[in-house]
Amino acid sequence: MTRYPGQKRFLIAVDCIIFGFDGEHLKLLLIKRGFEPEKGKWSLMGGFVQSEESLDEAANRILRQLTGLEGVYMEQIETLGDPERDPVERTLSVAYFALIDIHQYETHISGEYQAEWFPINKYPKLIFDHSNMVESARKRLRYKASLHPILFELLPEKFTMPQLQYLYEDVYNATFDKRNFSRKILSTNLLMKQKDKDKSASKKGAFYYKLNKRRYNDNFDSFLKLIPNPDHLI
Amino acid sequence: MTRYPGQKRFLIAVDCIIFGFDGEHLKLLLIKRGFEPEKGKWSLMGGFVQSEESLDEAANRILRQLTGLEGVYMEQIETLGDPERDPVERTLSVAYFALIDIHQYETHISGEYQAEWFPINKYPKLIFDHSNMVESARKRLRYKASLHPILFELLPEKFTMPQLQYLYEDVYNATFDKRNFSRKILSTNLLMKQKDKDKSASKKGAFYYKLNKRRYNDNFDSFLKLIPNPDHLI
DNA sequence: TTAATTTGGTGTCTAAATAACACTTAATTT
DNA sequence: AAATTAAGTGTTATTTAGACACCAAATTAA
Repeated sequence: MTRYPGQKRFLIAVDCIIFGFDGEHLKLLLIKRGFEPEKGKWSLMGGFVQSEESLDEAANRILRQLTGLEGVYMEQIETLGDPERDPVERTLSVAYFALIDIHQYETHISGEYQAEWFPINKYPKLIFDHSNMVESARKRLRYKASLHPILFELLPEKFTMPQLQYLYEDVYNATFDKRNFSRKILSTNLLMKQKDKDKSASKKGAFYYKLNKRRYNDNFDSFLKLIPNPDHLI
Repeated sequence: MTRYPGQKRFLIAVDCIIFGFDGEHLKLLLIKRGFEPEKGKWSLMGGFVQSEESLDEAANRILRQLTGLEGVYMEQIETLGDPERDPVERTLSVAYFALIDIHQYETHISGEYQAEWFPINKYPKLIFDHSNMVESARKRLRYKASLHPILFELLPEKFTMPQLQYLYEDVYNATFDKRNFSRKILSTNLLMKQKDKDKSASKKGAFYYKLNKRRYNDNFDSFLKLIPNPDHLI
């Protein structure tokens, strides 16, 4: 194999910003780093890219290691490559975000990484530049969710309108009028109202909805303008 | 220096998608690759990341090598890392796009790279996955320009309303009503009408406008909704 | 010098989307 | 039976978008 002479080669990591939603709040899954440096500190789940895998494959592998989940919605965000970002050796890191159904995760908890969910507005100090990655991921999530129905990836098969609204409110750190909100969501025709109710959160109970998967897939890219005036988007 | 043992290290390239606008059409700056493999084929301008430079620094260096320009608007798009993307040796490439004022470039032409401008809708076959990068860059440009006044980065200090409209039309591959277009652009208050006209493109001549730089910087992130219904955005 | 040609520039009206706003209903608890 | 709690629903005003056509300025041709 010919090579390009005289060029430096670098370690490549993939780090995953894993989002979940517990029915009330947007959460972030963090682990305690298992090796030096910064062993025992809070960190994103990550790992090194292997010789024969693509970046997407690495991201999926790393997510699977922690959560056991496959087929999860993931998206590459950015690559950070400051020469000083890892004190041990220069390492570039490709950040991915993942949107998982937190309930599916809970059946797969692996103690190995001492993982914990943190509220997105109150997570601990992270190693290296991982906090920057989290903030980039939040920004990207807002961007994307204002135009595409991406947040349904965080929900279980059946969910209620109040839950959906809590989710949007937490993502945008804003409050919405529930009449306007449900009208807008329903106007997308992506939801199918169920006959049964979730009675765990209130006396009256809230009707369940299911996502119409076909319409969801067909319309994913069609610019739904779910958030009308997102001043939030920076 | 401690090291992470047993991990593979990779070559990292930065490739630049360089956009320009000649007053009529959106253009792409390509070079003829100067070394094997694929020597002499059309390619994006790129280079390897050096030991002590960040990715942004590498991107700026590479752009400067070709154009002589500094302080140009650049944005990281994505990192491609398929194991087979470079046949010689596994190389990851971080793609950046750059928006330059084509007129400033023209004073800096360096024959070394045999660079040429191509219309964005008619550029030659490119090496490796460079065509994918170009298409990602176009998509990102549309996304960004529908929400932020980013396209002014492509224009000279003085420009006319028809030129600006040609630019938007070429980016979105669409046509707009000129009455609605100028009303919308002017409503942003980003432009200052000049007293003189550009008479090169018509008998009547079109008034020049200048960008109000202060307002531009202040409002860059404030979601201007410049393109109301961008079905185009995928 | 007059007429024709070309491109620039402007205003109104209709339709659609957004935003503000308050009461009733269902079910449980007291 | 009354009180409590959260869910669910409709109307109106305002704003924004979209469709649409004529006049003006300057050069070129007759």
